[in-house]
Amino acid sequence: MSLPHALLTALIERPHSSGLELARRFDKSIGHFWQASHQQIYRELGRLEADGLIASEAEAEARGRKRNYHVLPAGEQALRDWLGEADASTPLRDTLMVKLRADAVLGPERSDTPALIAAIEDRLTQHRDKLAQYESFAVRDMAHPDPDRAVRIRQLILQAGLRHESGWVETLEQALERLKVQNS
Amino acid sequence: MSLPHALLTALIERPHSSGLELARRFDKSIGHFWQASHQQIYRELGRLEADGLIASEAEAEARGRKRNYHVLPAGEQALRDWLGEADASTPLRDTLMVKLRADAVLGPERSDTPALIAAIEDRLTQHRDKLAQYESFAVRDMAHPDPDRAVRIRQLILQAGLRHESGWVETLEQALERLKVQNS
DNA sequence: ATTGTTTTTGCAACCCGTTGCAAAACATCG
DNA sequence: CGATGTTTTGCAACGGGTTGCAAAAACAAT
Repeated sequence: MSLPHALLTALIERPHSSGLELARRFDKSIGHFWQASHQQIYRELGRLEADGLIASEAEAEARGRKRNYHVLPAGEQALRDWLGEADASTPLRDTLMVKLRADAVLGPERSDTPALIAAIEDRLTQHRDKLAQYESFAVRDMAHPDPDRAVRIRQLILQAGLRHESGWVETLEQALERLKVQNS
Repeated sequence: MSLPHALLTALIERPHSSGLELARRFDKSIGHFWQASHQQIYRELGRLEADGLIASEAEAEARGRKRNYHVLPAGEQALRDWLGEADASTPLRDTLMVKLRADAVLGPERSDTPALIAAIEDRLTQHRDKLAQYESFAVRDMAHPDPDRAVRIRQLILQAGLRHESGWVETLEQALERLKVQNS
């Protein structure tokens, strides 16, 4: 349940953003570790406003029905309170692990291993792409001469992403290796 | 959407299991990478039976209204078909990353960093515990003399879990390190 | 015998994420 | 001007995951 807090964060970072602007920025920054569709974002902005955590004004001289939002003091307070709440660790939850287990249980004869290998290779390229993307971010971000606190935190988040993706690449490469040995 | 397939897998591995038995086994094996509550499991067993992928018989001489399920040929086929389907990579999705970003955006004065540090330390112990648990599994599992295909796959899954948890431990330790340096 | 406890199953409601679609306001171009 | 497209907002419906609660059936206790 972090979408509201992610939105508050994005709105403090750049006040007077509209729903669509937030959706676009989600895709490029926060979205790397917390995804949200524009429908979700509109719904949540409505709730945050109803709860008195943000406020908005309609912008004239704009297309559609553009509304610009900003965070109220109560919203900032809510965000600060939330920082201290403990949350349960995200458990590993991945369909590929289920597939591997299914393959093991079905056994080499009854399972369709070539198809599984194709599925794994597909996932592998996805993670390699993401990894390459993060690495290109890293070239920009890590070369900071005298990073302040905010920059150091961004670097930290990026490294978490790098570790995550390279971990998957490693796991999947190992899986392919082992599945292709077809004895017993 | 892997719960039905996880259940098929568990039922092929050990046929004539009841809903509760499956729920208990989920907690101990498949649950490490695909969690499900007993309510979910009962609901899904009902659907699988309605779809003709599994069948069940009521067991007399048992408490409650125990039913034992087994997989039908159509169920095994559905599982095999599913193995080849490509699935999208699980994107990183974690509240702590959101919190770190929120802290960075609020800045060292406005944010409540000590509370955040406490939250991170809490998470850190969770991941350390999980890691220790996996390591104890590894002692049993990796010491296999001549592992067959099924065992090799189990080892693979376990290593993925180990990588996942130790990755988080590393990330969180680094986060604490950086957050405790309070310049600028 | 009745009262409670345990096992097993399951319903109902809610929240979040997803998908499909549409309305409002403006822009553009023939 | 009218038709068509674009931007921005948003609704409706569905499905999975979560929580709370309860019914059915056997067993235990006093």
